[in-house]
Parts: sequence; structure tokens; C-alpha cells
Amino acid sequence: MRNVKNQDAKIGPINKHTEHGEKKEEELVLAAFDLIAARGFEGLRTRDVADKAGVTVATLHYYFPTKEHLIRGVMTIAMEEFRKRRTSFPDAPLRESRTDLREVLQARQHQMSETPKLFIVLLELTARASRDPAIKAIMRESDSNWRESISSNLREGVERGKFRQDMDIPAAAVFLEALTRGRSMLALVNPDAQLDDRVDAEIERWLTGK
Amino acid sequence: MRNVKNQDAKIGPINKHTEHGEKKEEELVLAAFDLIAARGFEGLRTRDVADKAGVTVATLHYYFPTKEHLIRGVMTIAMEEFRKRRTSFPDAPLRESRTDLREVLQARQHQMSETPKLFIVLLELTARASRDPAIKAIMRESDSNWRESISSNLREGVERGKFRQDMDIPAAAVFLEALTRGRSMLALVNPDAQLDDRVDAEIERWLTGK
Amino acid sequence: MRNVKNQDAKIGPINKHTEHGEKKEEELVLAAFDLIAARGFEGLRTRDVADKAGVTVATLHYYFPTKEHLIRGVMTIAMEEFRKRRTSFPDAPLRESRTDLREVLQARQHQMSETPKLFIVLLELTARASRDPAIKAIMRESDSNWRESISSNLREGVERGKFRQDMDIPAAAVFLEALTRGRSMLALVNPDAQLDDRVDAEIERWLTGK
Amino acid sequence: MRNVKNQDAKIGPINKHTEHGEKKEEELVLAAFDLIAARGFEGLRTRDVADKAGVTVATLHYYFPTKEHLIRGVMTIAMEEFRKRRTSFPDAPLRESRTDLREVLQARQHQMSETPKLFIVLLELTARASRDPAIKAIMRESDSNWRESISSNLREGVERGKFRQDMDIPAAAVFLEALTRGRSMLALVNPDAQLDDRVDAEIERWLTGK
DNA sequence: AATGAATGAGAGTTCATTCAT
DNA sequence: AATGAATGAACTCTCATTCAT
Repeated sequence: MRNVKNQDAKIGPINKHTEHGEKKEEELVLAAFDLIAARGFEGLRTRDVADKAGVTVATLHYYFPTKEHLIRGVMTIAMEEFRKRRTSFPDAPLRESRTDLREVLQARQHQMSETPKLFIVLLELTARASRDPAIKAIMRESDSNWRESISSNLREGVERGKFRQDMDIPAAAVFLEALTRGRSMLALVNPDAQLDDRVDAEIERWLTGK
Repeated sequence: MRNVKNQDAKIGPINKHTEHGEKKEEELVLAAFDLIAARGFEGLRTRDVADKAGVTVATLHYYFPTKEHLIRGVMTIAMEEFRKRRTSFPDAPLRESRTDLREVLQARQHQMSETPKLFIVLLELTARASRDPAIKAIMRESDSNWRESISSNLREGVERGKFRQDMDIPAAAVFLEALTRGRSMLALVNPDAQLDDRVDAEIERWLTGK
Repeated sequence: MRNVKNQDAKIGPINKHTEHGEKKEEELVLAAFDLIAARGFEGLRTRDVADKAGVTVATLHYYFPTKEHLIRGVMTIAMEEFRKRRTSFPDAPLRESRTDLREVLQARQHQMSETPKLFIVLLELTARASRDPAIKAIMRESDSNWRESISSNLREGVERGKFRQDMDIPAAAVFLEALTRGRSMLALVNPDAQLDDRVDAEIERWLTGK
Repeated sequence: MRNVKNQDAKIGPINKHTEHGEKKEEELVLAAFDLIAARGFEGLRTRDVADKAGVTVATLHYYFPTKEHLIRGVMTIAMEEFRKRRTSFPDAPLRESRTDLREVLQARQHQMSETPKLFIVLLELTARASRDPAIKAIMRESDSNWRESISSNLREGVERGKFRQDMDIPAAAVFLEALTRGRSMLALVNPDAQLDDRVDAEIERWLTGK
């Protein structure tokens, strides 16, 4: 517990690269991310993480005093990743409120099939959140941001007459968030039976009241 | 590998009580279930399970040759539990197709708030399913059963004019399953922000087309 | 920390052999004792202790939850050993007050040259006592017992006219304890220069006032 | 092994300040000294020493190629300290043979209660000496010096008629050294029960034959 | 003169599993 | 049917030491 780096749960962004060594730090977190996706927290071994990042465990511990700190780092980039990709296809601009809701949702589905790793990690983190208040708090905040963003999209859609006028926007935001999360969860177990387009059409019916 | 019981992944029901010792076996599985809910697979220790069941690890291994077999047992009762309680309030009769869909969904929500443990375990199992084909297969089958049951409910509702006539029933079943799963997932992280009744109302609007 | 044995610093005697496994437990403590004498606490490795006792580290931890518990065990037998051999040659009877003081002191010197290990460990323990209150307390008690025993010997000697009549008995007991301890300490560093007999003669002069 | 300083066990004095950097070197040794007193050799960490001296471990290794070299440095200053303060109160002149023996002994007791650290380190070093010939040699030499000095004091006292005429001076020197060492050892464990003045009186009786 | 980064070797501890009884 | 004892293999974490800069 004597290293200076990452002493304090490092919640802020990680990719600053302002200091020397931040590069290796990120490599380690990414390696851990991949390994969690592949084997779960249960199967996460510091040695494997270090190997994957091309360093030794001692080096890993030079950057992260404990495994727990490393996991915090993984959570940070996972949330970051969600934030970044949430509202658009990977390379699209980030102007959220302008984006069409359908695009947002489709971006998510697209992301799901492209990078299922992120969703597996999200699942692992959610399970963890149920017993780790620190993780729970961060996920809660992330959820609330997403809901906020969806809400403003919905509000705009209602105002412009694209959606039903009687829509209960906060409830609809919860509704959409649950639906989206649920879809990604099911897709992990049975990717071939999700009837994506037809489910999208049902969402459309709900949004517009046909 | 000298013990006889549970050699072969024991997928079938567990509470038959045909053999002697089935009682202790179930106690062990239930203890494991509770511990998974409390600490995740990550934190599951055979010794703790044995302690909780009032026996020693050696005894545990008499009933379950490996930890993996124990976990299979947990999965079995978890799925069993879902099947049993899926369509009704705990004590209601089990005639699925006759049950009103709203009741089914509300039963699930009710179950969620009453026994969150089950959902935590489900989450853990889902994460596991993404890397364990055996678990994946079982979850897939369970999903498909639920979907079947929901579908028949929906079909009946459409026929009787309770629901929209243009409903794409298979897609709607997926839709409902995702929504339900998503809701329980979110509730684990942030139980106070789920706007249950208002979300239920939105579901109603979608089902009926208002 | 789940083993039942030695959970609680085991202060009582160790060689009861009433339970099964007490034998191995003692072997481990004796192995640790020897290794501390040979390499100090600094060089004490659980793996070496286990090897010396003919078991694996895992077995060591079956009996002693932590290294610290093992060390407590070592301290216990060290103090025991001092108590046992304090007042007489190894096989002499234990009737302390009857024993002549010269015999007591010579027994100690004899013990020193026969089993220097005990004194090395005592030195290590004394150093430890300066920072570990638990060890300090036990040593203090052991000291006080020795002083008590010496005092009664002195008292008897004075009464019988064997020693000076103006002797300050409590101070003389401290005096003798310090002298004895100091001699064993010096003997460790330079065994050939202790002039044992001549020092004994000087003690005699002090005791009798010539 | 690229650093130049202290390659060869550096036994000589340390505070010559002839070279640049000797200052920092001494700081490191003093830091090590304090840490040994506080935690023993067992708990001595190069990183802590460096921290305490306000440098990094890398710097420590610039001055001391190995931990062992650092420890040698500590031993050197410890012995130095004993030599310096041995015969007098801190600020008294150093003409040993002129000093009264009682003063010498009282100086030692005074030193003990003022700077117990020195005695803890001495204890640690003595324990080490039993297995490290290099340390043993140095301690032996230091002992012999002290004995020499005490002897000359005793001789003078006998000649002047201050002490008993039948005193066996070499034995008495050993006697006094053992007693002194033993007293400091006991004082570490139980400072409140040493009856200092009364023990001093008993020493007086022995010295003078009353 | 001084350091940040990196590491090899090893430390104590844990854990699922075995087996004689 | 049940267990105490034992273990191999691994785990996370530590530490003195190195080296390019």
C-alpha cells in the first residue's frame, strides 16, 4: 500500500496520458476488462492480467495497490465506455439531444452485438453492485444519466408530435431503460432468438401509440 | 471420485426424497444459494456452505463430488423456483394459461421485492451462462418456457379482444421478457426509482394500444 | 481463520496429548523454536517450519491459523521450558524452596551451555516484548515468578545464616536475575571469556559478605 | 553493484564528512536505527528507511548497495554511541580512567532510561550476533573494550582502598558487565520493577565488602 | 546525486479436494 | 453417513534490488 498511484479509488478519467506510466496503467485495466468479460470476477487472476499487459504481477501492484483498486479501474472505464457510446454509433458526433431516439436505441443494440464484452462486464458489475455500495453508487449515477438523456429525447419527441401525447415521460424512460438492459441480457444467453427488428417495431408502436 | 451421488450433473428435480440423505443434500444447495446471493460466485466457499448446512466440507463432498456439482444443484433449484412462482402469487393455483397476464407480471414484480435473492442469483447465473454452455442451455430452455407461457397468454388476450389486434405475439413475448428482466435488474441497483405503477400503466398502454 | 485449533492464542500447556493432532501441533512448535534459534524471527519461514515438522504449509495452517499463532505457541513452550528447568538440573526434583541457591544458579549456567538455543530464543522474545504487549505481559509474569522463587531462597539463606544478614532481599533478587540474564547474554557472544567459576566466586562473596 | 559507496562493509566511522553525500548517508543510518528500535530487524523495510530519510529506495541503494550494508552502518553507530556515552553523562569529558566507577554505572543506567532505543537495538544486535560472525566479532571487541575500561577502574579502586582488597578484578569486570546488561534487559520488559537505588546499594556492598 | 519504473523470488494464506476411519 | 486430518496448487501481495535516465 505504498505506491502513490491509484491510492484513492481513482474515479476520474483514466486516459489522460499526462503522466508517464499512465499508458501501462490503462493497458492493465483493459487487460483486466477483457479477462473479466472472458471469465468473470470469479476467474480474474492478477497474474493473468499482468501477463496480458506484458508485465509482471509486481508491476501490476506498482500501479494498483490491490486487486480491488484494479477492479475500480475497470469499472471506471466500463462506465466511461457506456457514456461515450451511449447515444450514437461509435464514430457519430455526441450531440445527444439532437439525436433521434430510435438511433439511440439502435446504437445500443448495435453496440451489444459488436462488443458483447462490455455487456458481460456490465452484468458482472451489476451483480457486484448488489453487495458493494461503492459500485452501486456509481452504477446508480450512470443509470440516472442515461435516464436523463432518454427523458429529454422523449420530451422532445412528444413536443414535436413524433410520440404519443399522453406519454408518462419519467415512467417511459424507466421502461426503455429496463427494456434495453433486458434485451442485452437475453441476447447474451440466446442471441439468435431476440427478433430484433420485430421487437423494435413493437417499441415503435408503444412510442407512437401506433 | 468415490462418492456415488450427483456424479452426473444432476439436472433433474432434487426434492424427491426417494433416497436417504436427500434432505441434507437440499440443505446444502439452499445454503449455497443463500451464499451466492450474499457474496456471488466469487465469494462462494465450500466451507461456508458446509458450515451453514451444519456439516463439514468432507460431508459436502460426500454429496457433491465437486463444487461445480453443487453449483449445478443451485441452478436447478433457482430455475425450479422461477418456474413455480412464475405465473402466480406464491399460493395461487398453477393453471398458467388461465391466468391473466397482468397478474403474471405483477407476480413477478412482487416476487422481486419479496425475494431479491432469487434475482441476484439469476444475475450471477446469467453472467455465468455467457461462458458456461451447460448453464447457458438450461437458461435458454427456461427462457423459452417462459416465453411460451407468455405467448399463450398474449394470444388468448388478443383473441378475447383484451389486447391490440395487430400485436406481433412472438416479438411481444420477447419484449415482455426483456422488460421484466430489465426491471428486476434495475431494481437491484436502485429499488426506489423504478416507478412501478407508472411503468405498469405504460405497459398497459402498449398492450392495449390504449 | 476457520480452523478450530489454537484460535485463542493458546496460553495453557501444549503437551496434553489428550486430543488427536496435538502431537503434530507440538512438532510444529518445536520446529519453529529451532528455526527461531537458528535464524531469528527475521528468518522464520512457515514453509521451513512445515518442512522440518514433515508436513506442508497447508497443514501448518490447519493447526495455526496464522504465523503469529505459531509464534505464540513457541513462546509458550519457551516459558514452560524455563519454568521447568529453572531451579534444578534437568532431572532433579522440583522442590524449589529446599533447593540451595547455588544449585539454582549453577543449573541455569549449565542449562545455558547445554541448550543455548533456549537463550537465543529468549533474547529474540525479549526484543519482541519491547514492542508486543502480549509477549511483554507473559515475560513479566515469568520474571516475577523467578524473582519470587529466588527471593524465598534468599530469605531462607539469610534466616539460616548462610547469607549476609543485611541483605536487601527484593533488591538482591533483581540483582541476581539481572546478573544471570546478563551472563547468558554475554555467553552467546563470547562463550570463552566468561570466567564462570571465578564469577561464581564473586557472587559467593556478595552473598555471604565473605 | 554499480554504486561506489559502502561496497565493503564499511566498518569504520561514518561521520567524517570528507565526501559529499555523507550527510544523507548518516540520515539513512539513523532512520534505520530508529526503525529497528521500533520494529526490530524483522520489521525493517528499506522503503520505510528511505521514506524516513526523505529519499527513495533507489537513492538508499545508491549509498548502500544492500540492506546488509545499511545494517552494518547501524551497528557501527550503535557501537559508537555506546563508546561515547559509556563512561560518563553525555556532556562529561572522556577521560575514562579518572572517572569514578559509580559514575560510570550510573551513567549507563541513566542512558538506559533516557534512550531505551539504543538498548533495544543492542538486544537485536546481540540476537543477530549469535548467528552472524561479523556482528559477533564487532560486539566482542566492544565488550572487551568495556571490560578493559571497567577493569582499570576497579584496579584503581582497589589500589586506593575504595574497594575490597580480595577482589578478582577480571571476574568482577565480567560480573559488572553481565549485571549491567541484564539490568537494561529487564528494564525493557518491566521498567517499574527494577528497584534501581536498592540494587545500586547491593552493588556497593559487593564492591566494598561493606 | 537521485529517481520512477520494473522485476524475480518468495512470503503468508486460502481452498477444493482426498482419504482413512 | 460423516469427519478430522492433510495436501497440492494457487492466490494476492511484498520486498530488496536493478537500471535507464
